[in-house]
Amino acid sequence: MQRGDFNVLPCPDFDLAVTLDSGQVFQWEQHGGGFVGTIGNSPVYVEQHGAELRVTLGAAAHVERYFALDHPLGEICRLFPADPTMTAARDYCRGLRIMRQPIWECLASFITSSMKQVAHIRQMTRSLRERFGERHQLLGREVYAFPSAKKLEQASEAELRACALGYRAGNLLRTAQLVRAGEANLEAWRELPDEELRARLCGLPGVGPKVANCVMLFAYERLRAFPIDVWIERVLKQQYFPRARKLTPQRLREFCDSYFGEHGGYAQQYLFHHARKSTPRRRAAAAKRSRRRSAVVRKSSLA
DNA sequence: ATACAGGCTCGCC
DNA sequence: GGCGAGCCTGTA
Repeated sequence: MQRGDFNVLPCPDFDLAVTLDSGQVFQWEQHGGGFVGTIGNSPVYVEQHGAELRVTLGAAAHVERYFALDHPLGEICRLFPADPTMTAARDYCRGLRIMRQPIWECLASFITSSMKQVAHIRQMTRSLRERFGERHQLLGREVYAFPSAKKLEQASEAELRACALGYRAGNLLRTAQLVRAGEANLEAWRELPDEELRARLCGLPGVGPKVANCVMLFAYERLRAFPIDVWIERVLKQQYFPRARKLTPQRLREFCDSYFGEHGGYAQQYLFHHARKSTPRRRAAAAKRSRRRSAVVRKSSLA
């Protein structure tokens, strides 16, 4: 591939591979030395060489916005709380950026995410793209845009279930209907303050606080939004409340919002990625088993 | 093989 | 208004 076939743009403080592997987006696939995917309806190839990106001709502006290359990452990281846990995560995740995803695509993807691991989410959303999305050719490959709400609304629940969505199919379908009908005007919701936006999102089928916070963070640029999932909960309890006997979800929530502050979402993503990538699977599984064992022990000693 | 995942919802108390 | 079970499917 000739250099002239690409647009080149600078990307200081950015690590493309880490960002794409951090659990905020599920579509990008490796191709050659880079990745293929779509930004909105445009097929895009992007590869990183040090502090510059080479991208499909004409896509530079989209890429810059999508990957939030304008976020002042150095400053954001400097403002993290200066504790050992946060510092380790910051050093581990250098170049990880919170992206700006199209709202519907992000919302729909996270509706499918409940009780699923990243690999599953990738499969389900790829299946949705391949069956319902617009097809493009790029570098001899086929890439598919994420299907619009209108397109998904026309599907039957059975067709969505065929994408391995299980019980999530009904939620996705009903949310697509609300979006299509304009009852949920996702673009207009950009104007809402955080609390109201969260409330609106939580009013959609299949959307609770965790999913709502993901969508706020990854699509609505609400960098305070702090999704709490089982990984983050584990990290927070171990690192910040090692001896708390009972810590209610509400107290944990209050701690996150006040302690991590303005860029809490970034802090969350760094803690999350660090925990997920630096905890060997076997160790995580072993920890789980031992927790279960001790739960059994507690129960039997109660009886 | 068989629990169990990066949750949400509804029904029960 | 808090708590727990059930939901589908792929994976370890």
